[in-house]
Amino acid sequence: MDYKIKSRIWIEADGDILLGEGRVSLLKAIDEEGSLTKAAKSLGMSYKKAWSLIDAVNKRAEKPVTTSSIGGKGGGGAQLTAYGKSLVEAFETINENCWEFLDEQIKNTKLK
Amino acid sequence: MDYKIKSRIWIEADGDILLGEGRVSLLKAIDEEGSLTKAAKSLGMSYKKAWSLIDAVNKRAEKPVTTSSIGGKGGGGAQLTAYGKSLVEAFETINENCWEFLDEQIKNTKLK
DNA sequence: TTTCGTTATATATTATCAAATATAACGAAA
DNA sequence: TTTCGTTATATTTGATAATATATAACGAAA
Repeated sequence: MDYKIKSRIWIEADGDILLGEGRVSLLKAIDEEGSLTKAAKSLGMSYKKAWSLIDAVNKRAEKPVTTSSIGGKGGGGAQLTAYGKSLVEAFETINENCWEFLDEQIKNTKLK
Repeated sequence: MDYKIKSRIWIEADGDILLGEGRVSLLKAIDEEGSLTKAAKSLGMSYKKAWSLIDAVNKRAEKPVTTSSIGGKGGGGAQLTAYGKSLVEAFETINENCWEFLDEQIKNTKLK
């Protein structure tokens, strides 16, 4: 069989999306760049979209996922909290496990 | 934890989507209705979209997934092939297994 | 108190996708 | 040979999402 199986997973809170692959990429970029502007730029994403995503994440998460400051040296910045880091890590682990699981599933599938 | 994990799976052939949840729903509706027009209507989908989806499925699958006839008694119709039925069944089985797997994964996840 | 790069926000424009509409071709049966 | 409901296809319209642009607020440091 020449078919491949793919998947996307996401985490919901109260029926709204909390975290998906795009948001996780953005959170990782924030962790690396220390700034939402730079993180957005590094992903080729508009600042507005990045800000909206992070706003939604923080509103729905049980604890703050990022912190930010305006003004001062460097103009301000954004950082991942420890909780945010553990969320990102959990998401990526489950995602990879899911890929493995699905590869196994399709390998054991027989079609007519 | 009050988070829920969701997923979507799909099958690709040569990098193009062969089958996802929407296409499987449509295939099942065709099997029930015996007609693409009626199947589309039952799902609140335009005929054009339904036709495009089925066309893509048949072009990418290794064997025909549906058959159709134009004209004649009843104007014609569309049916699922045996191969199509086995594809639908395989997809749904793997999808349900995936849900179970992910529920188990998130249950065993500890966040800070 | 001026400069700087950032966060935060609103508005307008553009691009993309979905839906609606129209029409030809078809073949069995009356 | 006319009718019927379907498949098959193109074109137009409308809705939605993404992008671009603009601007205020902020606070440390020079």
